[in-house]
Amino acid sequence: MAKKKFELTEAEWAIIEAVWADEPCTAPAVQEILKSKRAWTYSTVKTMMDRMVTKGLLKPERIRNLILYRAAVTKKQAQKFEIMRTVKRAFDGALTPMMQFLLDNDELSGEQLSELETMIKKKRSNKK
Amino acid sequence: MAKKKFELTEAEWAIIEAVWADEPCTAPAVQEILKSKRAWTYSTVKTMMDRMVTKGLLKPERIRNLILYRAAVTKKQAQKFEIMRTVKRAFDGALTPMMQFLLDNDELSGEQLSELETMIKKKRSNKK
DNA sequence: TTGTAATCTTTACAAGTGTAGAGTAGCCTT
DNA sequence: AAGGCTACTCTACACTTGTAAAGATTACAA
Repeated sequence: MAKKKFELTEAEWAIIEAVWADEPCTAPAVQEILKSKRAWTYSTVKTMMDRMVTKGLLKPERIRNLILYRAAVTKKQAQKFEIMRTVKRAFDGALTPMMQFLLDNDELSGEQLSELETMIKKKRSNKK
Repeated sequence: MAKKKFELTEAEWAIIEAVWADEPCTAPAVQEILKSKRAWTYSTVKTMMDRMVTKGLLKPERIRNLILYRAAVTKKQAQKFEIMRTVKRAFDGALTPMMQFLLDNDELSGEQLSELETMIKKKRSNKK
């Protein structure tokens, strides 16, 4: 067991988003940033951040009597992991069916659809 | 708090997939189905299934001395929830960026890309 | 009628997660 | 030097999740 490198819980997502936005930053700063979204006390935030350090999600750096945190994973990595988890769990690992599901299910506007179409075209020409 | 109706953990996904496939079914049957994938004892499976009943994910029906379980949520609902969770957590609720991410990141073959293109075209014409 | 197989019920427990209080240490100001 | 502010450390606790053993029940077969 050593693979879960990028797995983030709901709460951890909130924290790391704040860190990404303000890196490097202290725990009090993160609490401040999140204050409007989450009613977390300093203790709560700090505890979670320290646990995230243990998990290898954040890296701490001690400066005098302060601790600065940085993300140890990029947003891209976390996003990818999140998507892959969904694909694996709910779509048997197959991306195309998931995409199809999205197309069928969600109210993507015509506009969004053309946007996607354009993206795909571009992608395909890049490919050749 | 009453919204998490469709939230499934990893283990719960395994269980409910078996139930979907064999509905209505007993706990021993589910254990049997999963035997190749998960080394769960009967106790483990039963405990999880009963918890899922409590959560409203499965519905039990007692027949004589047996209990038959049925899924209380459809696969579609669960899939949608799973995707929406990812979109919310990792993409700030916006679907298009998530799609874009998929296009950019994952080795979709040229073939898969055309497949998608076709789907989108169809979708768009349906829309008009 | 009694053993046996199948199934259910009860109880447990460790790890992980969300949440936080209380106490401590360093530094700045008066 | 003492008080106060700020940030840190330590400890805790309830709930959820994964995992399962042990015991009770029931029904059928011999």
